[in-house]
Amino acid sequence: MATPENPLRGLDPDQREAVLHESGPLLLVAGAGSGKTRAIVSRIVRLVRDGVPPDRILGITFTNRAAEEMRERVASALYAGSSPGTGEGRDLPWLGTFHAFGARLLRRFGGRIGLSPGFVIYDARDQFDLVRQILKEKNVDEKKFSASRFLGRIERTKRDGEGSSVLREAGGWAFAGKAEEVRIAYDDALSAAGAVDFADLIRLPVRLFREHPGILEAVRGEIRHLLVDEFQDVDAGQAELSRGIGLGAESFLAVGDEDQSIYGWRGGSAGPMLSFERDYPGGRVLHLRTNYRTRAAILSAAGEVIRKNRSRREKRIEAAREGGDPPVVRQYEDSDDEAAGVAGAVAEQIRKGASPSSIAVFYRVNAQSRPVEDALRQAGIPYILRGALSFYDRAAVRDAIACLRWFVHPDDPVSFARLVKAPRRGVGEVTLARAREAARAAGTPFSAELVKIPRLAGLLEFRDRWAAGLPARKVGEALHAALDGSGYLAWIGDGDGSGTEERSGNGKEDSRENLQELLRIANLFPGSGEEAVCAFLERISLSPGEEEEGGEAVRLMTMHNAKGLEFETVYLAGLEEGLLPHSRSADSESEVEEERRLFYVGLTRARERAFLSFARRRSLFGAFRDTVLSRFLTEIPPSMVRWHVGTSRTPRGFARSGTAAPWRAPAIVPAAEPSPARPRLVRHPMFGDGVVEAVEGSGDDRKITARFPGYGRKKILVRAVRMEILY
DNA sequence: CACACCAGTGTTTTT
DNA sequence: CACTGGTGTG
Ligand SMILES: Nc1ncnc2c1ncn2[C@@H]1O[C@H](COP(=O)(O)OP(=O)(O)OP(=O)(O)O)[C@@H](O)[C@H]1O
Repeated sequence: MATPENPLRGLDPDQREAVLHESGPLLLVAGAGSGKTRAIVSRIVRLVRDGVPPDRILGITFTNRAAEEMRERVASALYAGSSPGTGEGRDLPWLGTFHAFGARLLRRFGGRIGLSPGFVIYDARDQFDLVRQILKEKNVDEKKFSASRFLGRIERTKRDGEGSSVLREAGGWAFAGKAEEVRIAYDDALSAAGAVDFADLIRLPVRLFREHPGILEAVRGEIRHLLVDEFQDVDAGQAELSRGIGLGAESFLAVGDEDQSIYGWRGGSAGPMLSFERDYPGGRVLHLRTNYRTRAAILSAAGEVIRKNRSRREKRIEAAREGGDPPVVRQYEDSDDEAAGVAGAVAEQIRKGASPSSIAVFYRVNAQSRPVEDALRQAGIPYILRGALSFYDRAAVRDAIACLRWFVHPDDPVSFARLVKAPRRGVGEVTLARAREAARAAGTPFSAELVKIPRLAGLLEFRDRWAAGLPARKVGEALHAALDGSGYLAWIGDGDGSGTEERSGNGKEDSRENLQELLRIANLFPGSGEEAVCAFLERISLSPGEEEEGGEAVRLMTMHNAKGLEFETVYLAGLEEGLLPHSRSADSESEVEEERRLFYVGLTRARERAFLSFARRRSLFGAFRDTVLSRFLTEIPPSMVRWHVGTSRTPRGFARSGTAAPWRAPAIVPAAEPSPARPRLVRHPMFGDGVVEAVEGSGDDRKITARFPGYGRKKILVRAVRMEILY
């Protein structure tokens, strides 16, 4: 193992070309599982081997986790054999997301646009709190226009520039006018607080490059080789950053697959891939044509579905791994039944020797994880959730972070607003609002106003002492001291079990545990002083909850989260109209196409087996509704899929027994298009063609809920209107 | 200003 | 159904 691996090993000729590519821009276009990411890793290794100093290389990934994985792969290829475990100080290229890279640029150069290097990064919750605060100050009725609606618009505007939102928003002038006002107040509040949001992490570096050519030159001087993964989902700003750096670099490799562009709702677009040769004069485009991951039987089914997208260039891809079992479709009674069925099938795979971590369950929305979690837990199968519902969203953890954040950054009113509420210290909304207003009016920092509030004297004094002692403190110590001095630890009960055991009980108990966990994480964080604390806070804002490795556990995640991963066996649950495609993404053809890509991404994560399922009834807001199976299921040619929809009821006893009780394979129904028991597509005399989302009642009382492009969702009493059933 | 309770409310997807 | 924010009272 002491001999470093040849970076060209395990690559096909096309990949090799990308890896050996000498100079200039190169776009690698290829379907799922064709080894694009491997090509990036190998290229980085090759560059370093050829003597390029690692810090001249910048690699952009879509998630922090992907960056971490890439870092490991590069490190092990480069330094395998040479004293393992000490990888820390190793020379490795900088790998991370556009946002993390943007943050890094802003820490260095932000001063040029008036940003202090210690800026805070607001996450979704902070943004939300801030917008609500502004709405309150401006007397905007949230019932009429919700904070999230404002926030959505603010983000779009910040991302795509002004004008873009106006066109897309159907809210009328009243909203448009207010929205602009709120947006400006929001941005003012951010800069007053010395804070940035996620959009800023892209937008401000773009501005830096545009307005300060010297900075762009400096960055170009450093980054000689740029590599960007998942290029099909970059937003306009990210494309501009790529271009700014890429054009000045010795080489630029972008890789992507248009069919996996699934973040359009966030501004992501495959546009920059399509216009690559125009944007990068002298740029070349290279294709990979072999899928090394997915069995032919699954890949061809996925391929047939994705072909239904009209706005798409056909590309050829061949499965290196022939044969295999076609995807299996299973029908269940309801979501619990489905979850139990999935758990049963998972148990069966494990019993046959599969490793739990080689199995994944994908769904469209996070809420779907719940029944699946319950069923897995009952069956005694270990699992971990990947993505959302993070540890860092827990109230106590947010409190603690807000506390630490305010301690290093006393001008941040959003953090302070949390801190001042826990524990209560006789200062409320009114006093705070007054202080914010005074600061704004006088143009003074927020903290200067806090000094004037008598009740805060103790807290402020403590903070000064804390700040004085900070340079010598490690992150964990600094956090602990802040929590202690702010009274938070005492308020929550410091968990020594001594004295005051609250009877309100488990809420505080949980909080204490979460706090312990946070302290543990903070203690592991390297470095000391303000810089380390800021780095810690930044890490938490940019990649919350990515430390859990998971070990031997089944992976549960949304299809969005599944991007870039691979598993032996995948389960796609909840394949129903309204869920996939999601009812809120079914208005336009382009939205439906993105949903179709999501399905494609999910299916192409599988190496060996894919199980697709839907429930006939699903509860929404507590009430059960009948469902209609996803159109994407019926788009798979019948010969390429196995419909097991007959007796797929889970033996009820299974879950309770907790062991791998007999799981009867459902009867195999000959491959055939299921005749829809209920209508899927209807034509209404007024609303036109609509996709049926649910059917209730029967006979004369039958009501159909359908979504009509341009009209939205309508519930129609069948007997009341002459409606044609198209399918 | 703090706390308790109740009603209304809402579900995409995430850096 | 589960949550959270608003409301009313001490
Ligand atoms: N030349 C090759 N020969 C054999 N296996 C390969 C080769 N290149 C890549 N692989 C394997 O194929 C699988 C897919 O590779 P990789 O993840 O790099 O593909 P990708 O194009 O990035 O996929 P996706 O776009 O679907 O995320 C991995 O298991 C990888 O190890």
